[in-house]
Amino acid sequence: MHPILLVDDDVELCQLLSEFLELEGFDVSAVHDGLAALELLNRRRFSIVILDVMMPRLNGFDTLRRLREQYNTPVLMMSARGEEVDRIVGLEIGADDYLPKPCSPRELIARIRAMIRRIDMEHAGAGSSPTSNANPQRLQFQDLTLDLSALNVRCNEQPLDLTQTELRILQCLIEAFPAFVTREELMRKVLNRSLGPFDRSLDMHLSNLRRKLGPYANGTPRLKTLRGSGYLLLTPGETS
Amino acid sequence: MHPILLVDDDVELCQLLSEFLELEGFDVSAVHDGLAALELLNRRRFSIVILDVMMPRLNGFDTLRRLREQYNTPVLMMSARGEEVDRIVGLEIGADDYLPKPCSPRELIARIRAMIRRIDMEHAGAGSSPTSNANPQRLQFQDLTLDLSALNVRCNEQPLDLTQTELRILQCLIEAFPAFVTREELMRKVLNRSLGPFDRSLDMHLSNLRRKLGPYANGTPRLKTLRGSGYLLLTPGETS
DNA sequence: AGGGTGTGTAAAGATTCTGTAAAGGCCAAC
DNA sequence: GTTGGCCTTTACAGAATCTTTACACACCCT
Repeated sequence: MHPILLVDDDVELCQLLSEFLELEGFDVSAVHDGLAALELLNRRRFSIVILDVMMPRLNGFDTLRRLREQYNTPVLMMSARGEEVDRIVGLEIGADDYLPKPCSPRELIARIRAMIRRIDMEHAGAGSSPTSNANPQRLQFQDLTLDLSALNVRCNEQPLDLTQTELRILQCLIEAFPAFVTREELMRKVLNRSLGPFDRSLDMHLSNLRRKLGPYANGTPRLKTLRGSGYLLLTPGETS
Repeated sequence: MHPILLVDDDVELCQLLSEFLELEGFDVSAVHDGLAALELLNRRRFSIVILDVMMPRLNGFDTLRRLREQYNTPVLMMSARGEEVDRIVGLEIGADDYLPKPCSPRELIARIRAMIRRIDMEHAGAGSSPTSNANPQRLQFQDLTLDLSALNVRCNEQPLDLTQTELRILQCLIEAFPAFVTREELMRKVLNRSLGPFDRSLDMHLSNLRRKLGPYANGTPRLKTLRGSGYLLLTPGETS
């Protein structure tokens, strides 16, 4: 379930909130000052951080600033000082939401859920893991199965002998489907550099990939080139 | 800059907010009821939607529900009815934030910025796909469906083989509807240059686009030229 | 009606982008 | 050192797209 980091110096309140959040199915860790929060973030990933403003050692704003230098975990700030300026400052320096302190637990839950839903949306299907990109070991697309841990690909159980580069290109295309992928993007993600003016390397890899994959059983080509834009996988039904 | 859709039946308030948001560098479109909002979303992409709850024709909650069936655009709800239950319901059915109505414009801006920042983060960061299946970039106009993430256009499910230039022209026209678009504007947005004295390139692209689209089923032409002014999409009912 | 201007479009030309073969280079394994 | 696999570069060809040219027509004004 979603791990939540609760940061508030009020131990009693933490206790209360933790219980409540756990009832709602979250996995709550609580710490009571900013430094402890940063330290814990170093070691674990959280789906969301709930951050009080007034705390000893390192206050909420400074904690948030340091946190944002390194992570983009969603942060919900909470404070008894619910003044407008505080809210604005909090939001400006990187909070995703800001609630005045005596707040309804139900509303808190609703806002947490909304934030998590947003993250999941953006990761579209990448599963419900904390912000980081959790790669599945297996990818499938039509009759292709690619096993990322073993670096091999099969097409209808027939093993295909792809190089690592070709495999990664294929992976990018599959992950993007049904959207297209830019050449520039492929260069960055696969070859790890930018596309120079006379660099035909990518074309070669694509050419080789196409040859090794071959067309679908019904003759449809596997991938379509969008001249000037990029490449796109096709499904066997498409007219090409 | 970021396009924002403002949905509120209070025309005066819309006016005020629009000006304010535009000062902050946003590109604001305002409509005054839910159905109009859904209709406009069909034709244009927005970075964020600001949605009032109490509206004629279709209230904010229902609008949000219908919106969420199709899009995952961030939504900030706003309501004079700032009761806790309302906030919770709004957040539950898909709002990303919820503000009570007499709200500080500065806070509104801060929250909008926070939401946009979140989206940008997710897009730039570990996200494995640029605008993938999570967010089907679809525009619709009559029987035309144009899918920006796969760069294809369908007319009654029939795929049309358009050039990117042609597609972008079409996109401009759809987004502008029911207003017309200047030649100069098309040149800038599509061909990325200014219209020279002997440049007939745009005419050719328009000609090709017209030919590929063909007329409506009932014979009405798809687009009308306003001599000396520009071009305009037609609906099948219009006399042309 | 007639000239001027703006627009539609066919055809030809120019340009840019892409596919692929072949050759060269790099590196790790043997 | 040699071999083999893989990545990159070179070179060329072909294709898709964009632009220009040319001419016809429609519209507006006088």
